[in-house]
Formats: sequence, structure tokens, C-alpha cells
Amino acid sequence: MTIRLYDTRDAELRDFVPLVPGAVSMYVCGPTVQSSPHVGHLRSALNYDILRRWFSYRGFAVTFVRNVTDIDDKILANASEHESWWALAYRIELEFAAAYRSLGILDPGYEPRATASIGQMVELIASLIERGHAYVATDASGDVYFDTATWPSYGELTRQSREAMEAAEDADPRGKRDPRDFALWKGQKPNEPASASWPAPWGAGRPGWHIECSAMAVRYLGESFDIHGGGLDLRFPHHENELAQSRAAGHGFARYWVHNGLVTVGGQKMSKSLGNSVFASELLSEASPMAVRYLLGSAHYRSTLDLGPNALAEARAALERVTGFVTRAQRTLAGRPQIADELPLVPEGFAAAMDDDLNVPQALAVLHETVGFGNLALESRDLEALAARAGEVRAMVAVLVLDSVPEARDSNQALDAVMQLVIERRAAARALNDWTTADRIRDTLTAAGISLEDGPDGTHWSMQ
RNA sequence: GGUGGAUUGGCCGAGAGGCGAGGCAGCGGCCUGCAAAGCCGUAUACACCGGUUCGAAUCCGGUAUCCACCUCCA
Repeated sequence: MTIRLYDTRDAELRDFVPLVPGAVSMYVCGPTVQSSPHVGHLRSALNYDILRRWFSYRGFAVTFVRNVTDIDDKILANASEHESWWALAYRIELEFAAAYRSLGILDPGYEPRATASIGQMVELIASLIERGHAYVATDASGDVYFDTATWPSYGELTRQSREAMEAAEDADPRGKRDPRDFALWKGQKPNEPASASWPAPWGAGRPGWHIECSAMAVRYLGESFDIHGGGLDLRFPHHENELAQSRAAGHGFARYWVHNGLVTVGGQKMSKSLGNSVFASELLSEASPMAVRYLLGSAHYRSTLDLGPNALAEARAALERVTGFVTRAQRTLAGRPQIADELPLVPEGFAAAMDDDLNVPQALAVLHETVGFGNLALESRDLEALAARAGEVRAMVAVLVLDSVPEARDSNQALDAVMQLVIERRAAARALNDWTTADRIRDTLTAAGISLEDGPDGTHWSMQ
């Protein structure tokens, strides 16, 4: 068994060979907590959640670190008279945590806030200055910049030559030696709150974005670690700069660079200026968390995922096919000991798809095929085959965490008792060929969001 | 201008030199009091133009359109 991952730096699939056998260390860029989480954030976090869970399933001990960028230009800009930057950052951080948890995304092994590692950032910057790769700004700003001219491999992650890089048109050269140099440290500005300023040998201020991740990754995972993940839009400049400064400081840094594709709406990236962002709260209010997981997993993680008008409904319907089978199978197999406890292994096709650069859509195809075989077994009353297929489905569903829904019904004993009475009443009407009454009962329930299904083994109800 | 990616049937979306992933929707049938669910059947799909090959949606060259990034967006 070998897991293959697409490495952005090499631009090809690579067999995953961990630094330490049997272990995986992952650093994923978490959000800058400046505004509410949108679908893109969810997709990214979900992707690394699935990756991490798959590594675990494959027997690796996973150390998973995802940071929170809680000091940044935009956070300061979004703060107001009534809400300080740190209160804003914390409030948004909690929103992210709630959205992640509602989707069944595991909490990271550790979630460092940038503001708690300022000391490590200062040290890293000091080391870069000492090594001649960084300099204090030539103006009085107190900024410190990375000197890209001193790092020949600058651009290696995104395969760009430094010469070809265009400076932003409106770029303010400030105290830079070269417009391509980027800030490691930002000197305190008179209009910024003192609470957003930390001491440093070259003057008080706050860290630049890129140095935050370099410092936190090394602090928690070591100078060299396995996987660095993040959104595709972070490749440049964020990850390119992280790589340059960390390597320039003498660190091995990340061995595999993984980037997830973006979520688009109507073919366009979500952005504030277009006002087309779909927020996590909106999506989660329209569908179950598992349907959202299904939706966000239904495209390969490196592909762009376009959120069309029917996307959610389709995901819900597709998931329903799976959960419906699980429910029917459990009902049919009730009392049979072998389905009770341990989950079997996932089918080989599923595992092969997951191993192959986390091909979740292909894995979902295997899931659906298995459901199809299971339905066939259900129809032919082949209980052995049914038990086998049901076990496989449950195993796959457990890996992808698409299974936390149907519990509600069983847990609601009071409602179930009432429903049994209603079902009996309707059965009595049906026995008398009183279809008017029978259908009126069913229609009334349907209108209330409860559906009835008549099967060979009686009538069953379900909500939603 | 530079770098990377995309274009698959009504829709979503994998794959990949020869057997038409999977889902959603549709149509026909089975089942059903009727539904629902399920099952069976059902598609001249791979942007365009050339080339390589016994064979190309898949490889090569070109064209078009779209997207992302190019100093602080997952």
C-alpha cells in the first residue's frame, strides 16, 4: 500500500514516504480570522480532514497542525470602535470552529494562534537578518523585508523566474530594495493600537503573514516535516515566501506541498468585491452537514468545484441513496449478530481510489456501486450478501463521515410510539380498501415533513 | 506579459491509448391499491483543427474559450 499525493513543487504525483516511518506531520494554513467562514474555507478544511482521516485509517500516526492567523492588516482594518481587533479575531475564530465541528471536521491536534508565537517569529527574522537574507527597511518604517535577490531559488514552488515576476502596479516601494521583496515584520504605525505591537530588536511592530506560518510550522512540527497544505490561492505569494524564508533560515521545511482547488459560484471565485460568497452558515441552514460533506467531496480536491443551483439538491439525493440503503439493511438484518459491531475493511477499489491522490469522487463511485449490489441483495433476500455489502457501505461511510444522520429517528422514542399508532390506523384503513383515508394520512404526514414507505415488511416512516 | 489549470452526455463529475466510473434529472418496464423507495433497460459524451497509432476523449502540435495566481484571499 502506497499513498500517492500530487506535490505542487514537483508538479507531479509522488509516492508518499514519511520522514518518520508510520507517522505523518501535517501543517495546514488555517484562516485569517477577519470575516465569517465561506464555502471555500469549508472545502479546504474538509479536504485535509479527509486526508488526515485516510492516513489514520491506513495506520499512520498523524500530527495535524492548523493555525489561526489572528493578527493581520485586514483584521485591524475590520476592527471598529466597538470591537477591538482581538475581539473580532476571536469571535470569527469561534465561528470557524463551530462551522468545522458541525461538518464533522476533527479538531486539529493543535491549533496555534499566530499571536502566541511572536517570539519564534522574531527569532526567525533575526536569523534571516544575520544570514544576510533580510534587512531592516531603508526608510523609517521599522519594517523588515526578505531580500529575494539573495535567494536564487525564489519562485521554485510555482516555477516562476524572479525576473518574470511583475510588481503590483500600484506597489508602494516603501523601504524595499526591490519591489519583489516581502515584509517579514511591519513596524508599528501611529494609528495602530498598541495591543497589536510587539517588541523586536529592530523596533516594535507585528509579524508579516508569511513568517507566521514558517515560525509556527517549525515550532510545532520541527525544521522538516511531511506535508504542507492550503488553498490553491495561497501558492503565491504565501507559500512561495514561506518556502523561501524557511529554507533561507536553514530549515528543510515541508516535503510535500498539497493545494486544494477553489470553490466557484457561477464559474467565478467567491470574492467580496463580487459579493458572491456563499457563507458556511447559509449552506448549513439549507442542508444536513452530511449532505454538505458529500457535496464538497464530490469533486476531486484539486479540481475547481462550482456551486451550481442544483448542487446541494443533487448531493442530498445522492447521499439519500446511501443512507436509505443503510437504514433498510439495518432493518432487514436486525437481530443478526454479525452486522452489529466491528466494521469490515473498506473495499479494495475504495482504498485504491483514496490512496491515489485522495480520489474521493472515485471512492464515492465505489460506494454507490456497493449500495447497488446491496440493494440487489435486499431485493433477492440474500441476507449473507446483504450483510456483507451493508458492512462495506458502513465502513466507507465511516471513513468519509457521511453517517451521522439517521440516528435522530431511533433516539426519538416518543415520536416513534405516536407514529406506530398512526401507521396502525392507516394499515387498518388499507385493510378495508379505504384508500381515501390511507392516502389522507400519508399526505398529511408528507406535508408535515414525514414520509411513509410501504414495503414488503410493513410501513416505515422517516423525517426530512 | 509571466506561471499554472480547465473544456467530458440535459446537469454535476471521475477516468484515461482499445472494455462507455458514479450520481442527479429524463424515458420505458418490473414491483406497488396508488405513491415512495428499489430493481431492470435506456446516451452516436469527451471544445475545435491537424498529426502519431492497427486503434486517440486519452499522446504530440496548433487554435479558441474560460479560470486562478503574479506581494499579503482556503
